[in-house]
Amino acid sequence: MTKIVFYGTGEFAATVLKAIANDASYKILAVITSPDQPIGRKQEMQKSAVKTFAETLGVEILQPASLKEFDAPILSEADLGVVAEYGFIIPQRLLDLPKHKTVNLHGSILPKLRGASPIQTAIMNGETETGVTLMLMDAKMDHGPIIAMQKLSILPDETQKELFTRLAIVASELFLRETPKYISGEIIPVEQNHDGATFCKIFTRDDGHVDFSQPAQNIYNQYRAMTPWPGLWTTFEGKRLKLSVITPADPKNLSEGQILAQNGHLYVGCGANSAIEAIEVQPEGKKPMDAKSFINGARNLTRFE
RNA sequence: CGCGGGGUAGAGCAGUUGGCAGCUCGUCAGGCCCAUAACCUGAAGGUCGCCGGUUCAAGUCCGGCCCCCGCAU
Repeated sequence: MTKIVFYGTGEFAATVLKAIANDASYKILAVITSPDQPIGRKQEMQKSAVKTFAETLGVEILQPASLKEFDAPILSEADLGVVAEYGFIIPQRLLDLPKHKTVNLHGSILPKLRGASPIQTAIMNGETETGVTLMLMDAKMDHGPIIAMQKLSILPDETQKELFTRLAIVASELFLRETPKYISGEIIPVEQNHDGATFCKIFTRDDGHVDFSQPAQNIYNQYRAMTPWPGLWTTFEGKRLKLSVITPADPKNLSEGQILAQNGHLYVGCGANSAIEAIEVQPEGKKPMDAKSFINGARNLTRFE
């Protein structure tokens, strides 16, 4: 029986936590997750996906706003700390408390794509392969020695949400398969090749803004990486317009950003004489609508900015 | 009271200084055509989100309420 303290926040982390909790050879002592956040127009407090699941386990849930002064005696009782998509930097002194230290499940093939958005960035960069790395944590971000990794192909039309879901399952399997070997000493973590490291940043709303001078495939990659959040958007007649569903299209000989409405289809010109088709859009203040409806209601369809 | 957009026919929209409620599409019927998502003709379909007020007259002006959405995370 391996006693675990789990750090995590989102759906990816919740999936991993669920897999560990359902395995009889592990016992969850406590779950550390980010504090509830006010969200939405009404500023309702929302708890993390991890907290929602942890509540069903009946284990201790800790939600420190900062880890600088944080101290959890229960960490010293644990055999292993497990981190997945937690969102905070964890001080070395906490990482070292569990008997076998603390491991991290990271959504890339390290040392590539260290940082906060490995899964989205892999899609954005047009990669065809990514994976999950199980590693021992150290003081630097995604820098510690590697225990194991598993690769996974990225499908051509896959969005962030779909890839997240598949990688979470891979991460769960990887953890359950390899962790016992690490604890038993069968696997000795191997230092990363730090010279090969690449990094990724946190995405913001602005990262969903389309640049129509880019070729269609780049825009499609951006769309897949940003869906469902922060979403791909442009501006039309001075207002924000979300491109909620798009697909690459045959070239239509359009200038960059120029709109073509043809037989109920909505095409937009991109860089290098390429084009995308917008299948569903959402004007600011409106519900999402199909391209045909948008065309019917628009008075002066010219171009997207 | 965080900021902002909006609720008008099945869908998306317009409606100017209050004066018979319109457009594009869809639906139905008929026509044209080898044929069609194309074209022509015609038809059905709206208590203009809800309640109250002003007015001879309110989608439009005033007050209140409900609902949807964008930003901010």
